Amino acid sequence: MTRATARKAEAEPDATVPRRLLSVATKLFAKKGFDRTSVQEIVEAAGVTKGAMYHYFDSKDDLLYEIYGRVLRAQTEQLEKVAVTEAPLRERLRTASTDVVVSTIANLDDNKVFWQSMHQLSQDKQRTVRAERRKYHERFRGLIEEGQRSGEFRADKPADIIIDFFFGSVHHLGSWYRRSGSLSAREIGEHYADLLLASLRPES
Amino acid sequence: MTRATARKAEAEPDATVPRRLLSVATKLFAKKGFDRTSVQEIVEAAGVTKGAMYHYFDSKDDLLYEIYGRVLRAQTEQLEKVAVTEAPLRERLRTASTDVVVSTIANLDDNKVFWQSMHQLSQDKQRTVRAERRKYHERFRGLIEEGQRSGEFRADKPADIIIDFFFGSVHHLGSWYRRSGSLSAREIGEHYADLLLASLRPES
DNA sequence: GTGCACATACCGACTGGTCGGTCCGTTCGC
DNA sequence: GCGAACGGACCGACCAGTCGGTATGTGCAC
Repeated sequence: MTRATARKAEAEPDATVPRRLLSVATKLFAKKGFDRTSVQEIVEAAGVTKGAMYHYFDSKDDLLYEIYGRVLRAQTEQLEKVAVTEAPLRERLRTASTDVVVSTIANLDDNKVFWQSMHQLSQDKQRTVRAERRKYHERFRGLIEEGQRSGEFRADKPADIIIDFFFGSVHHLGSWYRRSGSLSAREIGEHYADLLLASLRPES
Repeated sequence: MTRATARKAEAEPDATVPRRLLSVATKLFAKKGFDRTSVQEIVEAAGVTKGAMYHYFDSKDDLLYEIYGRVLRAQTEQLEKVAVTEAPLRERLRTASTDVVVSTIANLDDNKVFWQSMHQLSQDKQRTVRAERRKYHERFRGLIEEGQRSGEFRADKPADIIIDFFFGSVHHLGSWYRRSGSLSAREIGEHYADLLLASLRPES
């Protein structure tokens, strides 16, 4: 990639061939699943040929792996930004959980692919992805544990369970959310954050 | 199937060929995914040949469809049993939600297959499965709406959202639960039920 | 009680088609 | 003129489903 194309790529995400490949692959994987999408379909949709694809990516697997990387980097970055602010814990958690819902819906295809096709990745790459995801969860869990120590949140439930409970809901958005629904992404995010915080209230 | 084998089949689930096929197929689909599992592998694991499989099932698709049917029938039946008892609403909901977690974990492979391979089904069969699942959710939602009308549960959140929130968590159990973990299925079920009920408490 | 008609329960070689990946060729910017 | 960025024909592997066959009952006529 030359300087010029690199600069252009930042402004227009689909301007370069590798980005366009990633973009159409995500759409196709989300719609038909990884195994049902042939490399031929991907390159045709991107307006190139196999030669181009295998020039930029090692394998079909590699394409999937890059999609995962993109999702994880974006979410981790976003969480980090919120977690370190000076806002009260409750507010930080509320913002973080609303945000993760909103960004999950904004990148619904990436997320569908993530949970539908994760197990098609090679063992090696799967391990890497899982490790990254775990790091993200641990960062999030830190917020909850902080509140449990301070007494703001109920401490009779392991933070792990809370995390799995909440992120289960978030990760399943892809299987039912439709843009045509009556609620906006932000509204759903706020509902979800409310439900999380309500379930964390100490028992009276 | 003769009388004798039919009787035996009730006691020993894997005694007949079709049941054994369903059983090994579930395991293989859960481990490797639908598309990555060849019919040849399935029949070899079941100790029969393709001829046998295509004698009992119309297609590979059909095998998957039967797995879904089994899961849905079991869960609907269980919910119905709890929903109609005379116990207080709060208890009925608690039991129903604990139960669904416990039975999801007890049949973890079925559930993994359900969410990983659902979209590999033919459009037609997918519609049928989704309709059945919707009916189940609606029955469950009925319980929540009942509590919202009576004032037992908070009414400022749509029951739909609560359902999607809770079942998202339940359906994602398959992606993280390991039998080797420190919590039993029942303990997790009780935690989940607690969290659901806590998030439903009216705001004080 | 024995032979016949028919059905159920399988077996396994084979086919038509698909797909990931390779490899050699070509174009073009610098 | 050289390397990066592609094009596209081709290969070997694999796979769902088919189909003609066999073997083991099961009911029934006589």
